[in-house]
Amino acid sequence: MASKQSPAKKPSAKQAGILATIELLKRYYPDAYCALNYTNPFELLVATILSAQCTDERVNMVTPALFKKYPTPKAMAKAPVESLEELIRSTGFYKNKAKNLKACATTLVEKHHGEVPQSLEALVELGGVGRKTANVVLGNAFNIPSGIVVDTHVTRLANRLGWVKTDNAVMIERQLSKLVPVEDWIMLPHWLISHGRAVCKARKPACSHCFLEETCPKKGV
DNA sequence: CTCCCGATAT
DNA sequence: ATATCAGGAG
Repeated sequence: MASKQSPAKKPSAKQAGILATIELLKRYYPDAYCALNYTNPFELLVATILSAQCTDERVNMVTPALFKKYPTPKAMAKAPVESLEELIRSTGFYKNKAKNLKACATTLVEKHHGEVPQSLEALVELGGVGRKTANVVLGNAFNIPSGIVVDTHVTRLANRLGWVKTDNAVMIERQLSKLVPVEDWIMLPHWLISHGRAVCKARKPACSHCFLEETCPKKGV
């Protein structure tokens, strides 16, 4: 099974630079992983919905009790929305999220036999699930490289590194998809997010000890 | 574009 | 006080 290397053309200088940077990230964060705790696709779906504008650490504080009380779509679909609100309140946006969780679980029961669907179109139709959440579930729970997850960290780093010049998530995903080989689609966000949390932070980036400082156009910020 | 919104760091 | 956190919907 020869790994298909160059598509047809030689990569541009820009793409070659990006691919080189990705190799560095891969080497630097070999153990990058999804920071949300889950034991099945449904739990990852719920955790990712809760992770909107909230740290993964905070989500991981509320999900054990949530999953204990409502372990399946069937159980969560029948949950009083006030009960869900109470369990997830500390993650913020709790009224929207509680309503979304109940609607999402209800749809899973009614249209998907209580299982998490494995297509982007079906996932996005669930309450509170957008393209980012859908790609997280497909990539991490099912190992399907449906698309590249574009979150706040990927948006920030892709711009700082000069890979893209837009904050539009759909455009970023489209552009990155053309630059990055599909075998890296699932891990790339993990590498970028690891680096975004540890070094290339939103508020106070630690450029002085960043291993990408040489080639980063934002060097010094 | 605005709104949803609590917890934490600076 | 303000910015930010693995966003999504109207």
